[in-house]
Amino acid sequence: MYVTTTLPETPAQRVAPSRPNVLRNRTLTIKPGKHLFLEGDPADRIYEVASGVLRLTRVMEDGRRQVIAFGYPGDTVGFPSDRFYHTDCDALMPSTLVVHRRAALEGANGDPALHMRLLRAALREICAMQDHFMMLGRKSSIEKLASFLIVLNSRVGEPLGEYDHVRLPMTRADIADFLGLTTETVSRTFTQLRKSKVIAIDHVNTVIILKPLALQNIAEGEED
Amino acid sequence: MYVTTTLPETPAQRVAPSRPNVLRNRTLTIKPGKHLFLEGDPADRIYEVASGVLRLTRVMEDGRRQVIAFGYPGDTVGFPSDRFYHTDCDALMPSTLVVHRRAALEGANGDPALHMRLLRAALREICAMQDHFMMLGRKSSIEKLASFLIVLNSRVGEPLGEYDHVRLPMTRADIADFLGLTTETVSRTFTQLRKSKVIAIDHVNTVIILKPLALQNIAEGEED
DNA sequence: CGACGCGTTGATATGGCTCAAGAGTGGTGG
DNA sequence: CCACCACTCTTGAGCCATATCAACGCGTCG
Repeated sequence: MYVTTTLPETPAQRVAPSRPNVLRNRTLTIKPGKHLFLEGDPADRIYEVASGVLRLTRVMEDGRRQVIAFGYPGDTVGFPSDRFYHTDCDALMPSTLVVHRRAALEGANGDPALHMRLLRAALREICAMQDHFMMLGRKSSIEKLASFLIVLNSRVGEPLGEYDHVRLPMTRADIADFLGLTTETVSRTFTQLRKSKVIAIDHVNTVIILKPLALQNIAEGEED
Repeated sequence: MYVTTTLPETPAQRVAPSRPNVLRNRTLTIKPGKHLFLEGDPADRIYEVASGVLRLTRVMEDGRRQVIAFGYPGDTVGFPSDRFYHTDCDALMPSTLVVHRRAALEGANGDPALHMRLLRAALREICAMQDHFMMLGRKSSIEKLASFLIVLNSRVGEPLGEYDHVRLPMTRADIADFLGLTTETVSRTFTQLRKSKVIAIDHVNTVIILKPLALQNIAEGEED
Protein backbone atom coordinates (compact mmCIF):
# COMPACT_ATOMS: atom_id res chain seq x y z
CA MET A 1 0.00 0.00 0.00
CA TYR A 2 2.48 2.83 -0.54
CA VAL A 3 1.11 5.01 2.10
CA THR A 4 0.81 8.74 2.09
CA THR A 5 -1.85 8.71 -0.50
CA THR A 6 -3.64 12.00 -0.33
CA LEU A 7 -7.25 11.32 0.32
CA PRO A 8 -8.55 14.85 0.65
CA GLU A 9 -12.09 14.10 1.74
CA THR A 10 -10.97 12.83 5.09
CA PRO A 11 -11.84 15.48 7.61
CA ALA A 12 -10.35 13.69 10.55
CA GLN A 13 -6.68 13.13 10.50
CA ARG A 14 -5.61 9.67 9.55
CA VAL A 15 -3.09 7.47 11.21
CA ALA A 16 -0.47 7.14 8.56
CA PRO A 17 1.93 4.47 9.65
CA SER A 18 5.20 4.78 7.91
CA ARG A 19 5.92 1.66 6.00
CA PRO A 20 9.06 0.49 7.77
CA ASN A 21 7.38 1.03 11.09
CA VAL A 22 4.52 -1.28 10.27
CA LEU A 23 6.67 -3.98 8.83
CA ARG A 24 9.21 -4.20 11.60
CA ASN A 25 7.11 -3.16 14.51
CA ARG A 26 4.03 -5.17 14.49
CA THR A 27 2.27 -2.90 16.92
CA LEU A 28 0.67 0.45 16.34
CA THR A 29 -0.75 3.12 18.61
CA ILE A 30 -3.71 5.29 17.71
CA LYS A 31 -5.23 8.27 19.45
CA PRO A 32 -8.89 9.04 20.11
CA GLY A 33 -10.65 10.49 17.10
CA LYS A 34 -8.11 9.19 14.65
CA HIS A 35 -9.16 6.79 11.95
CA LEU A 36 -7.52 3.44 11.52
CA PHE A 37 -9.19 2.96 8.17
CA LEU A 38 -12.22 4.15 6.24
CA GLU A 39 -14.80 2.32 4.20
CA GLY A 40 -13.38 1.79 0.75
CA ASP A 41 -9.74 1.78 1.82
CA PRO A 42 -7.72 -1.14 0.51
CA ALA A 43 -7.91 -3.83 3.16
CA ASP A 44 -4.50 -5.29 3.56
CA ARG A 45 -4.12 -5.20 7.31
CA ILE A 46 -5.87 -6.96 10.13
CA TYR A 47 -5.65 -5.49 13.62
CA GLU A 48 -5.86 -7.14 16.99
CA VAL A 49 -6.79 -4.73 19.74
CA ALA A 50 -4.24 -4.93 22.53
CA SER A 51 -5.49 -1.97 24.58
CA GLY A 52 -8.00 0.81 24.20
CA VAL A 53 -11.32 0.75 22.37
CA LEU A 54 -12.11 1.01 18.66
CA ARG A 55 -15.37 1.86 16.97
CA LEU A 56 -16.51 0.33 13.69
CA THR A 57 -19.18 2.29 11.85
CA ARG A 58 -21.10 2.26 8.63
CA VAL A 59 -22.72 5.45 7.37
CA MET A 60 -25.37 6.06 4.73
CA GLU A 61 -25.22 8.92 2.30
CA ASP A 62 -27.79 10.90 4.22
CA GLY A 63 -25.75 10.59 7.40
CA ARG A 64 -27.59 7.80 9.15
CA ARG A 65 -25.04 5.85 11.07
CA GLN A 66 -24.80 2.33 12.40
CA VAL A 67 -22.12 1.33 14.85
CA ILE A 68 -21.25 -2.21 13.82
CA ALA A 69 -19.11 -3.03 16.80
CA PHE A 70 -16.89 -1.71 19.53
CA GLY A 71 -13.44 -3.26 19.43
CA TYR A 72 -12.15 -4.11 22.90
CA PRO A 73 -8.87 -5.76 23.79
CA GLY A 74 -8.92 -9.28 22.42
CA ASP A 75 -11.11 -8.28 19.47
CA THR A 76 -9.91 -8.27 15.93
CA VAL A 77 -10.96 -5.80 13.27
CA GLY A 78 -10.44 -5.46 9.56
CA PHE A 79 -11.49 -8.87 8.30
CA PRO A 80 -11.35 -8.65 4.53
CA SER A 81 -14.17 -10.05 2.44
CA ASP A 82 -12.72 -8.54 -0.68
CA ARG A 83 -9.98 -6.05 -1.33
CA PHE A 84 -11.59 -3.21 0.65
CA TYR A 85 -12.77 -2.37 4.11
CA HIS A 86 -16.52 -2.08 4.42
CA THR A 87 -16.63 0.02 7.57
CA ASP A 88 -14.90 3.01 9.07
CA CYS A 89 -12.77 2.34 12.10
CA ASP A 90 -11.55 4.87 14.62
CA ALA A 91 -10.40 4.98 18.20
CA LEU A 92 -12.43 6.02 21.23
CA MET A 93 -9.41 5.91 23.52
CA PRO A 94 -5.68 5.78 23.05
CA SER A 95 -5.31 2.28 21.69
CA THR A 96 -2.58 -0.11 20.79
CA LEU A 97 -2.97 -2.64 18.04
CA VAL A 98 -1.09 -5.63 16.78
CA VAL A 99 -0.88 -5.41 13.03
CA HIS A 100 -1.05 -8.38 10.69
CA ARG A 101 -1.10 -8.62 6.95
CA ARG A 102 -4.24 -10.07 5.52
CA ALA A 103 -2.09 -12.91 4.26
CA ALA A 104 -1.72 -14.04 7.86
CA LEU A 105 -5.37 -14.99 7.73
CA GLU A 106 -5.78 -15.90 4.11
CA GLY A 107 -2.41 -17.27 3.17
CA ALA A 108 -1.67 -20.89 3.78
CA ASN A 109 2.03 -20.55 4.35
CA GLY A 110 2.26 -18.23 7.32
CA ASP A 111 2.32 -18.78 11.04
CA PRO A 112 -0.22 -21.55 11.70
CA ALA A 113 -0.85 -20.51 15.29
CA LEU A 114 -1.52 -16.93 14.24
CA HIS A 115 -3.70 -18.11 11.40
CA MET A 116 -5.75 -20.13 13.82
CA ARG A 117 -6.07 -17.26 16.27
CA LEU A 118 -7.36 -14.92 13.58
CA LEU A 119 -9.72 -17.56 12.25
CA ARG A 120 -11.17 -18.12 15.67
CA ALA A 121 -11.60 -14.40 16.11
CA ALA A 122 -13.56 -14.30 12.87
CA LEU A 123 -15.82 -17.13 14.00
CA ARG A 124 -16.38 -15.47 17.35
CA GLU A 125 -17.33 -12.32 15.55
CA ILE A 126 -19.94 -14.15 13.50
CA CYS A 127 -21.42 -15.48 16.69
CA ALA A 128 -21.44 -12.10 18.39
CA MET A 129 -23.09 -10.53 15.38
CA GLN A 130 -25.89 -13.08 15.54
CA ASP A 131 -26.70 -11.87 19.05
CA HIS A 132 -26.58 -8.31 17.85
CA PHE A 133 -29.18 -9.14 15.18
CA MET A 134 -31.70 -10.25 17.72
CA MET A 135 -31.04 -7.10 19.66
CA LEU A 136 -31.47 -4.77 16.71
CA GLY A 137 -34.43 -6.48 15.19
CA ARG A 138 -36.56 -7.65 18.05
CA LYS A 139 -35.78 -5.98 21.35
CA SER A 140 -37.30 -2.92 22.99
CA SER A 141 -35.13 0.01 23.93
CA ILE A 142 -34.78 -1.07 27.54
CA GLU A 143 -33.98 -4.64 26.54
CA LYS A 144 -31.37 -3.35 24.13
CA LEU A 145 -29.67 -1.17 26.69
CA ALA A 146 -29.78 -3.88 29.36
CA SER A 147 -28.27 -6.41 26.94
CA PHE A 148 -25.60 -3.94 26.00
CA LEU A 149 -24.62 -3.27 29.60
CA ILE A 150 -24.53 -6.98 30.40
CA VAL A 151 -22.24 -7.79 27.52
CA LEU A 152 -20.00 -4.87 28.34
CA ASN A 153 -19.91 -5.83 32.00
CA SER A 154 -18.95 -9.38 31.18
CA ARG A 155 -16.17 -8.11 28.95
CA VAL A 156 -14.74 -5.16 30.82
CA GLY A 157 -16.69 -4.77 34.02
CA GLU A 158 -14.61 -4.24 37.16
CA PRO A 159 -15.69 -5.44 40.58
CA LEU A 160 -15.29 -2.40 42.79
CA GLY A 161 -16.53 -2.59 46.29
CA GLU A 162 -19.86 -4.32 46.32
CA TYR A 163 -20.77 -3.80 42.68
CA ASP A 164 -19.43 -4.17 39.17
CA HIS A 165 -18.46 -0.96 37.46
CA VAL A 166 -18.54 -0.50 33.70
CA ARG A 167 -16.78 2.38 32.01
CA LEU A 168 -18.38 3.67 28.84
CA PRO A 169 -15.75 5.23 26.60
CA MET A 170 -18.36 5.93 23.95
CA THR A 171 -20.94 8.74 23.83
CA ARG A 172 -24.70 8.30 24.11
CA ALA A 173 -24.85 8.84 20.37
CA ASP A 174 -22.48 5.92 19.83
CA ILE A 175 -24.60 3.69 22.01
CA ALA A 176 -27.70 4.85 20.16
CA ASP A 177 -26.13 4.07 16.79
CA PHE A 178 -25.05 0.69 18.07
CA LEU A 179 -28.52 -0.19 19.36
CA GLY A 180 -30.55 1.39 16.59
CA LEU A 181 -32.02 4.12 18.79
CA THR A 182 -31.71 7.88 19.21
CA THR A 183 -29.54 9.57 21.80
CA GLU A 184 -32.66 10.89 23.52
CA THR A 185 -34.09 7.41 23.89
CA VAL A 186 -30.78 6.08 25.19
CA SER A 187 -30.66 8.88 27.73
CA ARG A 188 -34.25 8.31 28.85
CA THR A 189 -33.63 4.60 29.13
CA PHE A 190 -30.57 5.13 31.29
CA THR A 191 -32.70 7.34 33.48
CA GLN A 192 -35.36 4.66 33.67
CA LEU A 193 -32.84 2.02 34.77
CA ARG A 194 -31.35 4.46 37.22
CA LYS A 195 -34.71 5.41 38.76
CA SER A 196 -35.61 1.77 39.20
CA LYS A 197 -32.29 1.29 41.02
CA VAL A 198 -31.06 -1.39 38.65
CA ILE A 199 -28.00 0.69 37.85
CA ALA A 200 -26.39 3.83 39.15
CA ILE A 201 -24.48 6.31 37.05
CA ASP A 202 -21.25 7.92 38.08
CA HIS A 203 -19.85 10.86 36.14
CA VAL A 204 -22.03 10.13 33.10
CA ASN A 205 -19.68 7.51 31.73
CA THR A 206 -19.43 4.93 34.45
CA VAL A 207 -22.30 2.57 35.12
CA ILE A 208 -22.58 0.72 38.42
CA ILE A 209 -24.55 -2.49 38.19
CA LEU A 210 -26.70 -2.53 41.29
CA LYS A 211 -28.96 -5.46 40.40
CA PRO A 212 -27.28 -7.75 37.87
CA LEU A 213 -30.13 -10.25 38.02
CA ALA A 214 -32.79 -7.64 37.39
CA LEU A 215 -30.73 -6.33 34.50
CA GLN A 216 -30.49 -9.83 33.09
CA ASN A 217 -34.23 -10.29 33.35
CA ILE A 218 -34.88 -7.01 31.62
CA ALA A 219 -32.49 -7.95 28.82
CA GLU A 220 -34.36 -11.18 28.24
CA GLY A 221 -37.74 -9.55 28.21
CA GLU A 222 -39.18 -10.98 31.40
CA GLU A 223 -41.99 -8.96 32.81
CA ASP A 224 -41.58 -7.50 36.15
CA MET B 1 -26.26 -15.96 0.72
CA TYR B 2 -26.83 -13.90 3.62
CA VAL B 3 -29.07 -11.48 1.93
CA THR B 4 -27.71 -8.01 2.25
CA THR B 5 -27.46 -4.72 0.63
CA THR B 6 -24.19 -5.15 -1.13
CA LEU B 7 -23.09 -8.17 -2.98
CA PRO B 8 -19.63 -9.58 -2.61
CA GLU B 9 -20.37 -12.15 -5.23
CA THR B 10 -17.53 -14.28 -6.31
CA PRO B 11 -18.42 -17.04 -8.71
CA ALA B 12 -15.37 -18.93 -7.57
CA GLN B 13 -17.04 -19.30 -4.21
CA ARG B 14 -19.85 -21.39 -5.62
CA VAL B 15 -19.96 -24.98 -4.60
CA ALA B 16 -17.41 -26.53 -6.82
CA PRO B 17 -16.90 -30.27 -6.92
CA SER B 18 -13.19 -29.60 -7.40
CA ARG B 19 -12.13 -33.03 -6.32
CA PRO B 20 -13.99 -36.23 -5.60
CA ASN B 21 -13.25 -36.30 -1.93
CA VAL B 22 -15.94 -38.83 -1.42
CA LEU B 23 -14.70 -40.00 1.90
CA ARG B 24 -14.76 -36.61 3.54
CA ASN B 25 -17.41 -34.78 1.57
CA ARG B 26 -20.88 -36.12 1.86
CA THR B 27 -23.92 -34.60 0.35
CA LEU B 28 -27.23 -34.47 2.08
CA THR B 29 -30.75 -33.69 1.02
CA ILE B 30 -33.25 -32.04 3.30
CA LYS B 31 -36.96 -31.44 2.85
CA PRO B 32 -38.93 -28.27 3.56
CA GLY B 33 -39.77 -27.88 7.21
CA LYS B 34 -37.06 -30.25 8.37
CA HIS B 35 -34.34 -28.99 10.65
CA LEU B 36 -30.72 -29.32 9.75
CA PHE B 37 -29.72 -28.40 13.28
CA LEU B 38 -31.06 -26.56 16.30
CA GLU B 39 -29.54 -24.02 18.62
CA GLY B 40 -27.54 -25.87 21.23
CA ASP B 41 -26.81 -28.90 19.07
CA PRO B 42 -23.16 -29.94 19.01
CA ALA B 43 -21.64 -28.14 16.05
CA ASP B 44 -19.45 -30.59 14.26
CA ARG B 45 -20.61 -30.11 10.70
CA ILE B 46 -20.43 -27.23 8.27
CA TYR B 47 -22.79 -27.18 5.31
CA GLU B 48 -22.44 -25.65 1.89
CA VAL B 49 -25.77 -25.10 0.19
CA ALA B 50 -25.74 -26.69 -3.26
CA SER B 51 -29.41 -26.22 -4.08
CA GLY B 52 -32.56 -25.08 -2.32
CA VAL B 53 -32.89 -22.47 0.40
CA LEU B 54 -32.18 -22.67 4.12
CA ARG B 55 -33.36 -20.45 6.92
CA LEU B 56 -31.27 -19.58 9.96
CA THR B 57 -33.22 -18.34 12.95
CA ARG B 58 -32.74 -17.32 16.52
CA VAL B 59 -35.69 -17.38 18.91
CA MET B 60 -36.18 -15.82 22.32
CA GLU B 61 -37.92 -17.60 25.15
CA ASP B 62 -41.09 -15.61 24.65
CA GLY B 63 -41.21 -16.61 20.98
CA ARG B 64 -39.82 -13.50 19.36
CA ARG B 65 -37.92 -14.63 16.33
CA GLN B 66 -35.10 -13.20 14.26
CA VAL B 67 -34.20 -14.68 10.90
CA ILE B 68 -30.43 -14.34 10.80
CA ALA B 69 -30.04 -15.28 7.17
CA PHE B 70 -31.44 -17.18 4.24
CA GLY B 71 -28.98 -19.70 2.88
CA TYR B 72 -28.96 -19.81 -0.90
CA PRO B 73 -26.75 -21.94 -3.14
CA GLY B 74 -23.17 -20.89 -2.65
CA ASP B 75 -23.74 -19.98 0.98
CA THR B 76 -22.28 -21.82 3.91
CA VAL B 77 -23.97 -22.38 7.25
CA GLY B 78 -22.94 -23.79 10.58
CA PHE B 79 -19.79 -21.87 11.36
CA PRO B 80 -18.76 -22.91 14.85
CA SER B 81 -17.67 -20.31 17.38
CA ASP B 82 -17.60 -22.90 20.12
CA ARG B 83 -18.84 -26.45 20.38
CA PHE B 84 -22.48 -25.63 19.68
CA TYR B 85 -24.68 -24.09 17.05
CA HIS B 86 -26.14 -20.74 17.99
CA THR B 87 -29.07 -20.74 15.58
CA ASP B 88 -31.72 -23.09 14.31
CA CYS B 89 -31.45 -24.05 10.67
CA ASP B 90 -34.19 -25.54 8.53
CA ALA B 91 -35.10 -25.82 4.88
CA LEU B 92 -37.60 -23.70 2.97
CA MET B 93 -37.36 -25.88 -0.11
CA PRO B 94 -35.96 -29.29 -0.89
CA SER B 95 -32.27 -28.61 -0.55
CA THR B 96 -29.01 -30.38 -1.12
CA LEU B 97 -25.96 -29.69 0.98
CA VAL B 98 -22.31 -30.57 0.92
CA VAL B 99 -21.29 -31.65 4.38
CA HIS B 100 -17.91 -30.93 5.94
CA ARG B 101 -16.49 -31.64 9.32
CA ARG B 102 -15.69 -28.58 11.33
CA ALA B 103 -12.09 -29.73 11.23
CA ALA B 104 -12.10 -28.83 7.54
CA LEU B 105 -12.27 -25.22 8.63
CA GLU B 106 -10.42 -25.33 11.90
CA GLY B 107 -7.91 -28.08 11.42
CA ALA B 108 -4.60 -27.22 9.88
CA ASN B 109 -3.96 -30.49 8.20
CA GLY B 110 -6.94 -30.96 5.93
CA ASP B 111 -7.60 -30.01 2.34
CA PRO B 112 -6.08 -26.53 1.93
CA ALA B 113 -8.35 -25.56 -0.96
CA LEU B 114 -11.44 -26.52 1.00
CA HIS B 115 -10.12 -24.76 4.07
CA MET B 116 -9.66 -21.62 2.03
CA ARG B 117 -13.11 -21.85 0.52
CA LEU B 118 -14.76 -22.16 3.92
CA LEU B 119 -12.66 -19.36 5.33
CA ARG B 120 -13.66 -17.05 2.52
CA ALA B 121 -17.27 -17.97 3.08
CA ALA B 122 -16.91 -16.98 6.72
CA LEU B 123 -15.38 -13.64 5.77
CA ARG B 124 -18.11 -12.98 3.25
CA GLU B 125 -20.64 -13.70 5.92
CA ILE B 126 -19.10 -11.12 8.23
CA CYS B 127 -19.33 -8.56 5.47
CA ALA B 128 -22.91 -9.46 4.63
CA MET B 129 -23.93 -9.22 8.25
CA GLN B 130 -22.53 -5.72 8.44
CA ASP B 131 -24.95 -4.66 5.72
CA HIS B 132 -27.75 -6.38 7.53
CA PHE B 133 -26.99 -4.32 10.62
CA MET B 134 -27.54 -1.08 8.83
CA MET B 135 -30.79 -2.43 7.49
CA LEU B 136 -32.08 -3.57 10.86
CA GLY B 137 -30.95 -0.58 12.83
CA ARG B 138 -31.45 2.39 10.62
CA LYS B 139 -33.77 1.81 7.70
CA SER B 140 -37.51 2.39 7.36
CA SER B 141 -39.80 -0.45 6.47
CA ILE B 142 -39.92 0.46 2.79
CA GLU B 143 -36.16 0.84 2.65
CA LYS B 144 -35.76 -2.52 4.29
CA LEU B 145 -38.03 -4.29 1.88
CA ALA B 146 -36.53 -2.57 -1.15
CA SER B 147 -33.02 -3.51 -0.01
CA PHE B 148 -34.13 -7.06 0.53
CA LEU B 149 -35.64 -7.38 -2.93
CA ILE B 150 -32.58 -5.85 -4.57
CA VAL B 151 -30.20 -8.27 -2.93
CA LEU B 152 -32.44 -11.20 -3.66
CA ASN B 153 -32.77 -10.12 -7.27
CA SER B 154 -29.03 -9.82 -7.66
CA ARG B 155 -28.61 -13.30 -6.25
CA VAL B 156 -31.47 -15.28 -7.69
CA GLY B 157 -33.46 -12.96 -9.92
CA GLU B 158 -34.35 -14.32 -13.34
CA PRO B 159 -34.72 -12.13 -16.39
CA LEU B 160 -38.07 -13.13 -17.84
CA GLY B 161 -39.45 -11.13 -20.70
CA GLU B 162 -38.86 -7.48 -20.04
CA TYR B 163 -38.37 -7.69 -16.28
CA ASP B 164 -36.49 -9.55 -13.60
CA HIS B 165 -38.52 -12.02 -11.60
CA VAL B 166 -37.70 -12.96 -8.02
CA ARG B 167 -39.20 -16.01 -6.39
CA LEU B 168 -39.75 -15.78 -2.64
CA PRO B 169 -39.61 -19.23 -1.08
CA MET B 170 -40.17 -17.74 2.36
CA THR B 171 -43.39 -16.49 3.92
CA ARG B 172 -44.20 -12.89 4.77
CA ALA B 173 -43.54 -13.81 8.38
CA ASP B 174 -40.04 -14.96 7.46
CA ILE B 175 -39.38 -11.73 5.64
CA ALA B 176 -40.72 -9.80 8.61
CA ASP B 177 -38.47 -11.67 11.01
CA PHE B 178 -35.52 -11.08 8.74
CA LEU B 179 -36.18 -7.35 8.46
CA GLY B 180 -37.29 -6.74 12.03
CA LEU B 181 -40.90 -5.97 11.10
CA THR B 182 -44.32 -7.60 11.48
CA THR B 183 -46.05 -9.57 8.74
CA GLU B 184 -48.70 -6.88 8.51
CA THR B 185 -46.13 -4.21 7.85
CA VAL B 186 -44.38 -6.36 5.27
CA SER B 187 -47.68 -6.94 3.54
CA ARG B 188 -48.60 -3.27 3.58
CA THR B 189 -45.18 -2.34 2.26
CA PHE B 190 -45.47 -4.82 -0.60
CA THR B 191 -48.81 -3.22 -1.41
CA GLN B 192 -47.24 0.21 -1.32
CA LEU B 193 -44.50 -0.80 -3.75
CA ARG B 194 -47.06 -2.52 -5.94
CA LYS B 195 -49.40 0.49 -6.02
CA SER B 196 -46.54 2.78 -6.96
CA LYS B 197 -45.76 0.38 -9.83
CA VAL B 198 -42.21 -0.24 -8.67
CA ILE B 199 -42.91 -3.96 -8.47
CA ALA B 200 -45.68 -6.31 -9.46
CA ILE B 201 -46.65 -9.43 -7.59
CA ASP B 202 -47.48 -12.70 -9.22
CA HIS B 203 -49.06 -15.50 -7.20
CA VAL B 204 -48.03 -13.95 -3.89
CA ASN B 205 -44.54 -15.39 -3.99
CA THR B 206 -43.05 -14.04 -7.17
CA VAL B 207 -42.03 -10.42 -7.40
CA ILE B 208 -41.53 -8.72 -10.75
CA ILE B 209 -39.17 -5.79 -10.63
CA LEU B 210 -40.78 -3.13 -12.79
CA LYS B 211 -38.51 -0.21 -11.90
CA PRO B 212 -35.15 -1.43 -10.65
CA LEU B 213 -33.78 2.09 -10.42
CA ALA B 214 -36.68 3.37 -8.38
CA LEU B 215 -36.30 0.37 -6.10
CA GLN B 216 -32.62 1.15 -5.67
CA ASN B 217 -33.40 4.75 -4.81
CA ILE B 218 -35.96 3.70 -2.25
CA ALA B 219 -33.49 1.27 -0.69
CA GLU B 220 -30.95 4.03 -0.28
CA GLY B 221 -33.40 6.45 1.22
CA GLU B 222 -33.55 9.02 -1.55
CA GLU B 223 -36.64 11.11 -1.44
CA ASP B 224 -39.02 10.98 -4.24
C1' DC C 1 -16.14 35.20 29.27
C1' DG C 2 -18.74 33.03 25.36
C1' DA C 3 -19.13 29.08 22.34
C1' DC C 4 -19.53 24.51 21.79
C1' DG C 5 -20.44 19.63 22.53
C1' DC C 6 -22.76 16.41 25.25
C1' DG C 7 -26.39 14.80 28.16
C1' DT C 8 -30.95 15.28 30.03
C1' DT C 9 -35.74 16.33 30.00
C1' DG C 10 -40.25 17.83 28.09
C1' DA C 11 -43.88 18.16 24.46
C1' DT C 12 -45.57 16.48 20.38
C1' DA C 13 -45.69 13.63 16.13
C1' DT C 14 -45.65 9.41 13.75
C1' DG C 15 -44.22 4.90 11.87
C1' DG C 16 -44.96 0.60 12.73
C1' DC C 17 -47.38 -2.52 16.07
C1' DT C 18 -51.63 -4.66 17.79
C1' DC C 19 -56.01 -6.34 17.33
C1' DA C 20 -59.51 -7.71 14.31
C1' DA C 21 -61.79 -9.14 10.17
C1' DG C 22 -61.89 -10.76 5.60
C1' DA C 23 -59.87 -12.68 1.23
C1' DG C 24 -56.96 -15.82 -1.22
C1' DT C 25 -54.81 -20.29 -1.61
C1' DG C 26 -53.93 -25.08 -1.28
C1' DG C 27 -54.91 -29.59 0.49
C1' DT C 28 -58.11 -33.36 1.64
C1' DG C 29 -61.89 -36.25 1.46
C1' DG C 30 -66.44 -37.30 0.05
C1' DC D 1 -65.51 -31.81 -8.92
C1' DC D 2 -66.86 -29.48 -5.05
C1' DA D 3 -67.08 -28.50 0.06
C1' DC D 4 -64.53 -27.72 3.71
C1' DC D 5 -60.68 -26.45 6.46
C1' DA D 6 -56.33 -24.60 7.69
C1' DC D 7 -53.18 -21.39 6.74
C1' DT D 8 -51.26 -17.30 4.67
C1' DC D 9 -51.91 -12.82 3.07
C1' DT D 10 -54.22 -8.40 3.00
C1' DT D 11 -56.59 -4.54 4.82
C1' DG D 12 -58.55 -1.49 8.38
C1' DA D 13 -58.74 1.12 12.90
C1' DG D 14 -56.57 2.62 16.82
C1' DC D 15 -52.66 2.85 19.82
C1' DC D 16 -48.09 3.04 21.62
C1' DA D 17 -43.06 3.15 21.69
C1' DT D 18 -39.86 5.65 19.91
C1' DA D 19 -38.58 9.58 16.91
C1' DT D 20 -38.54 14.43 16.43
C1' DC D 21 -38.25 19.06 17.86
C1' DA D 22 -36.98 22.13 21.38
C1' DA D 23 -35.05 23.94 25.61
C1' DC D 24 -31.75 23.88 29.11
C1' DG D 25 -27.70 22.55 32.29
C1' DC D 26 -23.15 21.34 32.63
C1' DG D 27 -18.33 20.92 31.67
C1' DT D 28 -14.51 22.10 28.58
C1' DC D 29 -11.88 24.85 25.68
C1' DG D 30 -10.21 28.83 23.43
